[in-house]
Amino acid sequence: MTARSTDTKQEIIRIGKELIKLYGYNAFSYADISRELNMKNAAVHYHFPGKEDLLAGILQNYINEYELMGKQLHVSGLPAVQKLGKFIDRYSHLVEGNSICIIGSVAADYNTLPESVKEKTAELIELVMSLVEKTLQEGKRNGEFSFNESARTQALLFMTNLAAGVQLARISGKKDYDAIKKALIRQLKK
Amino acid sequence: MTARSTDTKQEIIRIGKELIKLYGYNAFSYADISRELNMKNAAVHYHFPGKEDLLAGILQNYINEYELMGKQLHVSGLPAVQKLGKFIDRYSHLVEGNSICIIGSVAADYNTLPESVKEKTAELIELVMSLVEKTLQEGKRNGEFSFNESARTQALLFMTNLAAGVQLARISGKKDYDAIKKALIRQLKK
DNA sequence: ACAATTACTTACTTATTAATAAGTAAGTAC
DNA sequence: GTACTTACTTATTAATAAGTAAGTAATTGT
Repeated sequence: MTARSTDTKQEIIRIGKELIKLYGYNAFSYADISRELNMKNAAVHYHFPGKEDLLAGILQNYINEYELMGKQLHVSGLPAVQKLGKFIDRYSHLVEGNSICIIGSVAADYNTLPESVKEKTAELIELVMSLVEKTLQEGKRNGEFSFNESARTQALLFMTNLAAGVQLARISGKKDYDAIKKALIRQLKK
Repeated sequence: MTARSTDTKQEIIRIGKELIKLYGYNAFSYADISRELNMKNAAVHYHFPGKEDLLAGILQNYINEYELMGKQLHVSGLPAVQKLGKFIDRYSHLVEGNSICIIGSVAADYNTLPESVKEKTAELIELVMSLVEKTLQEGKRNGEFSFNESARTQALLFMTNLAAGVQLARISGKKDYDAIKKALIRQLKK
């Protein structure tokens, strides 16, 4: 059965990403994944010996995704406001799926995680932050945006609004998230 | 052994609050609590039959705490900026203790929780938001603050910056949290 | 003084978890 | 065509989880 094999590892990561955003790292099991893929518990362990290996794979997948996104945005030639819109769209999509962002999910379980994945989480955050910071900087330079904080601080404010916004939406409904979203776009345009 | 009995329930809640902010609802056990209080697993079940009862108790404790805080702030006569500072101080204290706020913690595990506690979480959030909103409104009226959004939206932006800021601090260190904190205070003062 | 209640402990069950050892069928390398 | 690898399944383990039934010592009410 080599036929499906190439896909299986990616399929496990795909399901894992969904589960971690829906329920959190400590609340999903190998059984949840194997059930979804119609295979046995041990098959998941074959691809990812320990749960921390799976989490590392999931985090790496997000790193790859954001690196690709960064490159695509760079060659897109889009105005900065629309580049930033791509980040907002990602978070809005999470709200629709009753999910929270990977970073918020991992942050909540952070003190229960092994060191190896802690470092990978920091790497992912730094990547996302640098992309947003770069976009804000660009928008300020070409007159699309206006803000007084450093680009780094402005990026922090932007991302924390979004990340906690989706968490809030899960509990209080998406009205509050939509208010945050609108305010973010409005505030940046001078 | 009735002597310690009156305290035990509150002690369980006290430990539970610490554990949920450190590790999350799904990552602490009755054994963690009973060990800390030098008693048996079953003793915790005596006070809180199910884990959802314990979570409800913890959430109610926070509701009581914030209601008390609201009254104290009201009679304090403090300037709005200092009232708001009390909220910031709470979150800064979380950062020192390597913890995240109860709302962020519960939000991450939200899809694994029973309905009863979901409603209580919404109640807690609404309480905190209304207190912050009121303080912002007051500060705007007396000229301490200046903002263009509605007080409700401004409160949302403020609290999401704080809540996700402490989550970020856990992973990236408190430099980023401090930058957020400074920016928040600076932005409100016109 | 007796009964009931409180606050537990002892001892257990049931379920689920991550993980592993051993086996197998099919494909690949040479 | 034999050795080896890949991608699993079967079957099991040790640990831990929440939860419970039954018993007990101390306190309280009457």
